[in-house]
Amino acid sequence: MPKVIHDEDIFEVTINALLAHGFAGAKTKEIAEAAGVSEVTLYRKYGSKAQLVAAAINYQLRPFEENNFRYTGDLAADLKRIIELYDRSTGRDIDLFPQIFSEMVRYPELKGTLAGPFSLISNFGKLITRYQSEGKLREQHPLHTVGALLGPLIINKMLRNADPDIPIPPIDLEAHIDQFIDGHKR
Amino acid sequence: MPKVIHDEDIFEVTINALLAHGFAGAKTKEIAEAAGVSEVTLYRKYGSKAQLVAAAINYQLRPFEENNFRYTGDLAADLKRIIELYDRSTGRDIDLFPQIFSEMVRYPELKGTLAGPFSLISNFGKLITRYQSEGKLREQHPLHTVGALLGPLIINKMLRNADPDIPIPPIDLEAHIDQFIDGHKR
DNA sequence: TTCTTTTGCAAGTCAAAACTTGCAAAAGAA
DNA sequence: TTCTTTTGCAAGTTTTGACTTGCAAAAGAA
Repeated sequence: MPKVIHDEDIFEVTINALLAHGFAGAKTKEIAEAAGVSEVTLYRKYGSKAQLVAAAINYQLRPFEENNFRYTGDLAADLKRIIELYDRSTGRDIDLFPQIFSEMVRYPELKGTLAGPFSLISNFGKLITRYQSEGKLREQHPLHTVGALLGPLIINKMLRNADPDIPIPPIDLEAHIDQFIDGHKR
Repeated sequence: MPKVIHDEDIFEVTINALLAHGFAGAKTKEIAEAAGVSEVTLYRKYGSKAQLVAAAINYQLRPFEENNFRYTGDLAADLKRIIELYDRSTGRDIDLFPQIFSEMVRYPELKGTLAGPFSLISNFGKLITRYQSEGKLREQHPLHTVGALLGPLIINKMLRNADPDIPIPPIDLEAHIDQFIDGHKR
């Protein structure tokens, strides 16, 4: 009974497993079950767990096209677009980004997967640089600026996820951006 | 030949292994070798890998006494003391904190270990709250404020560690604190 | 010296989880 | 219908890594 299998469904499940259990903790058997697919099928389609995860991450990063980091001249709008995309794309209360940059980095099998995320960050940095040279943002290493913008959001999600019992409210994005711009103009 | 074994040496090695490979990736065999101790000894002394890690984390958090989060009335000085302690205590270019709050959280065996870190964060929050009520910091959820202070530092370390080839300079702590205070006064 | 404690070493056990293989069944294409 | 492709199922193999056990050797205490 060759079922029609949609890669996207499998990728969704894979990402969820990744967020919930990490790379080592995401079992192919559980992914298969959750996706309603046999484990064998996973291996036949993707070859290995690492390749499956790589494909799933690429899929998840799909919404982040270069276009999203374009310069429009409106700093607040550009930042808001990116941040909201970022926030929405993770949806769940955890983040792929810290996971990629701290956990995934350790697995040589996933080396190739990192190019995408790095290029995103780099594109973001370029946008920042442009606003800096325009005088709309204080001069500093662009990735420091990116960190200042994303860091608080990431930590917030991290803490919220770490102990759901401690009620830490989510960060208000609009307010955060306004405050960021205010604190980073020169 | 009962060698004299210092727990601290083993804990150091364990923390390093943890930072380098994560909990799942830190092999007891490798920890034993790196510490110059037999694997059997580890199990005899600490019972299990989880208990060893728990002990090592507690050891690593030792410098953070409640006293470090005391209120002196000098906001800049208090923040600086904490941040520098934080920065120095990790020493290496990675951070235990994000690791604890994102990876360790997943291992039920380590549940008990989380109380310490959470209480640190909480103490920090209380200090923030006090400065807020004094009017020296803008009112917002104290853990948001903590995130705004630590987030950029953590992201910086994370990126620097993720790809040592991309030269991202470390953040200047003094400047960061000044800028933080400036951006968070009301 | 003698007893106790602590360690190392060698050689395991055990379980989990990634990955494989052969066969049968179903859907779609020709 | 017939052939090809894709899937599931059952039952593997293989590796790895946590954890154990028995025995001998060394240090310190009494």
